[in-house]
Amino acid sequence: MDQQIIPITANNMRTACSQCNLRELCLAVGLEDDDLHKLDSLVARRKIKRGQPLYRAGDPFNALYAIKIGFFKTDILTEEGLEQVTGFQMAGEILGLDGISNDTHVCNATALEDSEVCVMPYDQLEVLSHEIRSLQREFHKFMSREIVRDQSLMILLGSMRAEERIAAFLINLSQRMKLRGYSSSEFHLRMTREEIGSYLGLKLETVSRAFSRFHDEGLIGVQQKHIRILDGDGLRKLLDHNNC
Amino acid sequence: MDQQIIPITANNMRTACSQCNLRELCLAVGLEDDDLHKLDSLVARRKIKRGQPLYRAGDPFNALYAIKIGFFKTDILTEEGLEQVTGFQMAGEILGLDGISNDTHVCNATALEDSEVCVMPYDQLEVLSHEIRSLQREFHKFMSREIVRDQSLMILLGSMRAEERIAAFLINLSQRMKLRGYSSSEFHLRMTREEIGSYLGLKLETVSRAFSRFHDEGLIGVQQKHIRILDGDGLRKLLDHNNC
DNA sequence: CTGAAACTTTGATGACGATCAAGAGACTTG
DNA sequence: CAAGTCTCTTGATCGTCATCAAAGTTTCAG
Repeated sequence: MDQQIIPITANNMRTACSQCNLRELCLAVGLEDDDLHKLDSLVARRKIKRGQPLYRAGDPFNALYAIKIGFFKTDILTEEGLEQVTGFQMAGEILGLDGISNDTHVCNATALEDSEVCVMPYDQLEVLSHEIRSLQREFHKFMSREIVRDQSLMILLGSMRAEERIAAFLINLSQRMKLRGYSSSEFHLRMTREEIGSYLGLKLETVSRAFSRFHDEGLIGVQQKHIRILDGDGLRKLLDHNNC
Repeated sequence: MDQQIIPITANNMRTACSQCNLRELCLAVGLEDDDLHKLDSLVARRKIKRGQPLYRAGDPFNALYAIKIGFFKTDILTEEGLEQVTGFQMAGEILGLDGISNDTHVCNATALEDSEVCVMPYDQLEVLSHEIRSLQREFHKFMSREIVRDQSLMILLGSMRAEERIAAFLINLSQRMKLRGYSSSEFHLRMTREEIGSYLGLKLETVSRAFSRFHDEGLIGVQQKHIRILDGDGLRKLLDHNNC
């Protein structure tokens, strides 16, 4: 575990916030150069192999994590032993916000591909955001955004039907890929059908069937985990139209 | 609108944070006397009549609200015109956190009974939380707690069946009443069956049927909106047991 | 290269909750 | 207090998605 942690030194400055190509997505948004360097000084890097946990439910909380490279899922094990996925996170997104409330992580965060995160010790982050007003601002916005995100998911789970949920899921993924400079029309799913289903409150068979259906209708191309969006508007129509 | 706003003066100091019986539930948790007075100085009060909005989706965001007296719901109108309730809030809870992300409220907050809130202008709160470390801490914890709360709701919506959801809802309400010094076994629902259903991802008929069923089984007493919890353990068993 | 394990697809059946419908209480509001 | 509206309850039917099952595909270890 120790050797996974790479402090940022003159040698790997490239990977520091001030040089990071994700800084416009991450907590570093809008920071001045001076302040960026201060943020650099508290960030360490850590690699996580596919399938490995970044943290687990019950672990003491002491840092937030910004995803530098890779893809994660967060999930919770219910008392009955069922896994429920609460989110999928990609580069630039922040993991661990749920831990602040109780100084303990409430969910598991697991890498779905070989990944790398920026470790931001929370006590230091608090000190720094106390010092840098715009960091404090941005931090609050990140937490608020997480709340808003969770609420959209609540709406999805509370009022959409299976195919609507899956269309919404694909559109959301596609948008986030685009925001990161990847193709929005063609990408690899990093998660299984079962994980998608768990996230959307559906069974894996239902996810599979919806994919097949969308495929037959020419909306998407599916080859295992490789997805092509062939008719984005068609997918979007599924959301508006069905409930009228 | 103006006459609803009551600045805190020497005359109504009773209602200031430093004198508030809810301060252990609210943002004021753990503040020293000095700091409490600083918080007092930025708080104004506002009364909201039953059925009236505290704010609406789309309104510019400029303050957070701590509920002093009363009961609220938050909801979102989906594009198709469907209302989805995202939460019910009672005394000591904070409203408006979703607005920070975009300087705009994303949901409506509506009083379900005649209510009174403490208005905390956000820019001033940011300044003050910059000054008072423990206020910053507490503020972050409140946001994180909101995230955790939303995640439990996601689990409820994603993996529980109708009767489990409703049992969980009643237990949750009961606990929150208790925390505020009210009876945990007997209370009035301030919301309609339809609002409960919307919150839980169910139709009003399903809520009604579940109440009747719980009633028949001796778990609860129901007379319209008046609820008595007769067998809390029985209700809790519904949660664990059904999924084994 | 081979076998096992994990993941995916597809079909058949069934259960849960939605929907439709009607009637009975409850609260406004004049 | 009466008329009207909202809210709740209960019954009957239907549709969506879960469940059960089996076969196909991909991945990975040895």
